[in-house]
Amino acid sequence: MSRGTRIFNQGDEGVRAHAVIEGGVRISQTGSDGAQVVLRFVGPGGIFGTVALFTDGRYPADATALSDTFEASWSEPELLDLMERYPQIAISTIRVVGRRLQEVQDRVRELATQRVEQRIAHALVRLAKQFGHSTTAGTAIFLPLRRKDVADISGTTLHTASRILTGWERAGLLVSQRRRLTIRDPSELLQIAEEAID
Amino acid sequence: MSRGTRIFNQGDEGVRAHAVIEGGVRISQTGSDGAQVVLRFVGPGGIFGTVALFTDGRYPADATALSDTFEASWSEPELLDLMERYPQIAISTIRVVGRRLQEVQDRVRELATQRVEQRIAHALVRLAKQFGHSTTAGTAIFLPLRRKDVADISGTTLHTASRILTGWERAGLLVSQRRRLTIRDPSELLQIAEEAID
DNA sequence: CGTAAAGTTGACATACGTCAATTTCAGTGG
DNA sequence: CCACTGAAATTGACGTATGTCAACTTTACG
Repeated sequence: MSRGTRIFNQGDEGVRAHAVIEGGVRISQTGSDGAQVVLRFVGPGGIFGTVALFTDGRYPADATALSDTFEASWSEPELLDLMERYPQIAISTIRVVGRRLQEVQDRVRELATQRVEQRIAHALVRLAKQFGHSTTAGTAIFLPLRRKDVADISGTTLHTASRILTGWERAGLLVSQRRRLTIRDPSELLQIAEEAID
Repeated sequence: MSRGTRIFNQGDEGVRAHAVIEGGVRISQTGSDGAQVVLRFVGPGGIFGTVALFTDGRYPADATALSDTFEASWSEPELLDLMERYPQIAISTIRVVGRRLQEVQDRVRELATQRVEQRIAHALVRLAKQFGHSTTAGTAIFLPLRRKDVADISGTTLHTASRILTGWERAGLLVSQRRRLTIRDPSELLQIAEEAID
């Protein structure tokens, strides 16, 4: 599956549960007014599209391949059957979904109470934790992220995201090359993220 | 349980699953900086605190009684045992949590892309759907909501919320009495909520 | 009936979005 | 391998929605 391919679209039926084997996927949502937010990124080993199986049977978001990607998927009956026979699978799914719910709730609080700079910092720290691997230059996030992606995951415009990221690059906090971000020191970003508003 | 009582606090251990029998509960979250958001309100028949059982065993939010409230609760072993024996309970829990996840994701999109006025309108429409009952004056929301509650669920300040609600009251869109809101016509609010930004 | 909580309202400050013009980059085809 | 072309990114100027601060009024409840 090549870069930019839509794996599924918001509203599609025939929902399946997916897992990323290799590459990366962007899960985003588009409102009736066309405004877009990125809900999350999924890397190797991550699952997506699972929740829709248990709600209305339509995907609530779009999934797009960020780079060349391999993925596997299961149909609803396969998964339900598995859960009936092995309740632990269902229980661990609740765990996964529950954790995600808490993450999204944290984002709601951030969006409601923090400034853009802090939200971007938080987003990068989270991405570094999830997708980062250490290099001599710092923690590299191996997903290809456009400014627009960073903006959409932080709830801002690509202009503001661009200004802030360029500022950080000038200050030596990170390096941005060919859509790959390398964070010199995540704890510096964390400090920005936690800064009081006053 | 009388008005204002804390049912549990963010970070508390000894998590139990709760259900509201009578009254109303506000689920809110406080950030390290003291800023607050309301995640949702729970009315009779609603359950809360369930997700924490499956994640880290600590409540991720505060629960406060909005009015005099009766509630029931179950311990973790009781619920897990039930789910082991009746997988359908686990599966339907995924359904409930999944729906909530989608709602929170919608709010993320709203916070990221809409103006305060639209967000408040949406919040009221949702509350009317969930907690409203028809009266001659319109749809009455039977939960006691302070301006601060409306603000915290819409991601704004009580000042801005006050201005907007007072404006709507002047325009005859709603009546606000003793912390009870009555919406003359929800579709008018929906129209405000859907207004393009342009 | 008094006191504290809740709500209103005005003046002002600012973070951020919008608009628009350029520049840089990345991938394709010759 | 290089030129070409559309996508991505940068940057400045400017407007405004919304937060902040502060004073005041109204309401709720012991």
